[in-house]
Amino acid sequence: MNQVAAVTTADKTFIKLRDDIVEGVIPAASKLSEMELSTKYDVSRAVIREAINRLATCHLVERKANVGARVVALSAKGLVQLYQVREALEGMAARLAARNMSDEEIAGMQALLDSHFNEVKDDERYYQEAGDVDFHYRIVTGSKNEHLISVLINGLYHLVRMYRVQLGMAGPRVTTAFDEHQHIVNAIANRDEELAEMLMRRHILYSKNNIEKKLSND
Amino acid sequence: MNQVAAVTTADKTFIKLRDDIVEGVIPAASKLSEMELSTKYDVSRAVIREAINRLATCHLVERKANVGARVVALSAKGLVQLYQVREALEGMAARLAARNMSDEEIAGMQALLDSHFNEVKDDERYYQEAGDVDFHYRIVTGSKNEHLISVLINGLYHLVRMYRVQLGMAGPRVTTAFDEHQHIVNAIANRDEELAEMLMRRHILYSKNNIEKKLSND
DNA sequence: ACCACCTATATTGTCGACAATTATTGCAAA
DNA sequence: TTTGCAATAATTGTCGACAATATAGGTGGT
Repeated sequence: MNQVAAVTTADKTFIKLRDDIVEGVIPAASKLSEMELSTKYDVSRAVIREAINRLATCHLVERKANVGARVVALSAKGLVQLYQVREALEGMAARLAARNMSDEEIAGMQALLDSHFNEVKDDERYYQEAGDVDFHYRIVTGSKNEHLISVLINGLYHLVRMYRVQLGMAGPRVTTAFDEHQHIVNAIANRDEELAEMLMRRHILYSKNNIEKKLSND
Repeated sequence: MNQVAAVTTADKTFIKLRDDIVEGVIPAASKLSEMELSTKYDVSRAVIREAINRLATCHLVERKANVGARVVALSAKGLVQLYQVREALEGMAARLAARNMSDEEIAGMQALLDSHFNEVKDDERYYQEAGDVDFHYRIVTGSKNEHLISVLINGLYHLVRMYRVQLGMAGPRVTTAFDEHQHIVNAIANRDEELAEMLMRRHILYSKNNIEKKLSND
């Protein structure tokens, strides 16, 4: 997923740490010791500190002065708040995508959906993982709004993925979500900003409700 | 504006730098030399680096690996994109405020508006500066959503203020904005989420149009 | 037994020096 | 004169050591 090449060791360390946190290799709510990580990842404490600071801007860790940093704790409340922000930002992204995406970009997104349509039959799980991410990614970048792109792609999406991975999200919503995606693309193709935003907000709201239901069943 | 006490020197340096950037003491689009700032603010380069990193998370500076950091450039396009995000986030904040604010908090906000109403007559300028900030601040915190609070208060609002200060925003919209604020508070008091969000979005949209008009006149 | 205080330990914050990368200047060739 | 390359200067990235702060453990008093 198009990441700007990580040139500096702090970049690489940041990405390694981020992935390990998202995947749960570093447990949620655990304390991050700078010394310990420094030896474990074999870099100086300075780059660990910088990496931790960047993780904090992703809302993946929380840092307290003179105390240290902890990986965020996953909670139902946190999930709800996360999806509330997603609803607001991605709704606006869909609106702006309907305004700013080129016809070529829209065609490309439709092609993506078509190709996914086939894969859904073979392996439903696939769609939930990569397909959904791809779709939302294109909408957000299609908004052409730097703030939206930055906050969502470099920030919240990693936290979203962390919830998905660690709470084992992979539901029967696959085909339903596919239809919702198609309707959103249609609205964007028709340049219907109002509808695009509304459908995207409902899509995310449904998705949240689905996850909440799963949570209460465990 | 309730800021958590800055304990560490990196905190203080960050805040000094942030204010100097917002006020234009450090010009927009200018390059930030770590060495130079280190001598000028009389701290080590390490704390300057950390401060710059935090400024980057506020979207006040942009950093490139092995090249350095620059203060953001102010542009009409940037302003539009900023207000698009504000519209989305503060609209949601108003919705959640209508859901989550206590009756006492709402009463306090109404009292704030009342007190402002008197000051508006004496010094119209005051309201634009402090009053508007206070109002939006209360709505956002009233949403009780950590992500919204963090992104807006610690992030975008400083950029908003930077635009206001450096482009000399202080318009005849004062009393108009006051009425809009009152209507939003009414919607929140009535627990009308839908209306609260809609009014807040229109309020921000108007505000954006007003600023854009000012820009084109200069 | 419990609480307060003090000491010792461990962790984070800050600093200056060195390494790596980028920008600049000067020179030479077309 | 302009273009390309090379050496040099300047800036950022990384490191290990020291200082400041917070945590843990123990001691003494009530």
